[in-house]
Amino acid sequence: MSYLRIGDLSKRTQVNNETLRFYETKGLLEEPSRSDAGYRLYNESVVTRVNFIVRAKKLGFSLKEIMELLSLRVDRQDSTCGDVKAVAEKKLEDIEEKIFELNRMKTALDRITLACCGGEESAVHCTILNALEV
Amino acid sequence: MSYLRIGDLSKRTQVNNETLRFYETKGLLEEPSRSDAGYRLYNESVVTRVNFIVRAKKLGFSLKEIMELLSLRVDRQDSTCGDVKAVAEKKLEDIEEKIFELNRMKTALDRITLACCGGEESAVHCTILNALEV
DNA sequence: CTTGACCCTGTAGTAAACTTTAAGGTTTAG
DNA sequence: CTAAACCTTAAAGTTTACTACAGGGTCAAG
Repeated sequence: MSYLRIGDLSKRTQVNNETLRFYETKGLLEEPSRSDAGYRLYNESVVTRVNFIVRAKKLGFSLKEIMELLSLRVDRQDSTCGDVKAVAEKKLEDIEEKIFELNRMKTALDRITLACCGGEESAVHCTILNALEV
Repeated sequence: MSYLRIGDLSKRTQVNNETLRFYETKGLLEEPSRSDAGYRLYNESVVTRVNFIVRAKKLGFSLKEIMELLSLRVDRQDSTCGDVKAVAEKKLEDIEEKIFELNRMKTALDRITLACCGGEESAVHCTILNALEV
């Protein structure tokens, strides 16, 4: 099990060095161990963590919210199972709302691609807003 | 059918005046008609448009992407049905990927709230990353 | 006929999330 | 052993998306 240097982690995750260091200052990534020369040495598990951050960002979560998601854990001294459950359930609500809205949008886009491209005179109604309203 | 002034639109959508004017400069909202005094006069349909912008933003779409979604329409001179279909299908892919990722995250959170809070010794594994990996 | 709640434009300021630059030290391939 | 390709920190700059401010005009109620 060899360590990854920041450049290796960057290549593996497609997130650049500066951004990785930036995430460290923001607390999204733990401070890794260092080589004698002071180089950051990451272990494999950080790849998963960085990939999670990237995916969550694409879903519209802010770095602060991602922090909250990442720090959801039952094994910390300062949080009980109940605390974790409460936070997780709040996040679940957010996620379910996002899924609901995305499905609405998906339906609208489906309508545009499938229905609106049929006739000639119906084309005037073919905007995402019109498709959403139905 | 009376017109809405910017303050009315702001109250209806919970988006403040400055932001509405900002969206106008960015092309997300069309330039509305004006009163003799130069006040913006919106019609009802703008409410839907603003609400769409707000929802799309929560889903992680940038203003530029929202522009693309809003300008998807078959009735413009410069776009054919095929163009619209191509753009809509690209957006559909984005949306389906988002839904997929959200479902993954939802499953992970469900695991945290339901499974992990059972026993005592299993608690060390109860992070979102561990829950996602399974 | 004035006071307060609106509206206007233009410009400047802010916060989040990077991204670049400067000025250096380290590692590795030839 | 040296040159390219790494790495370090600290600080400044950029982009996106607002948000506030300055300095003014409009309008309806009392």
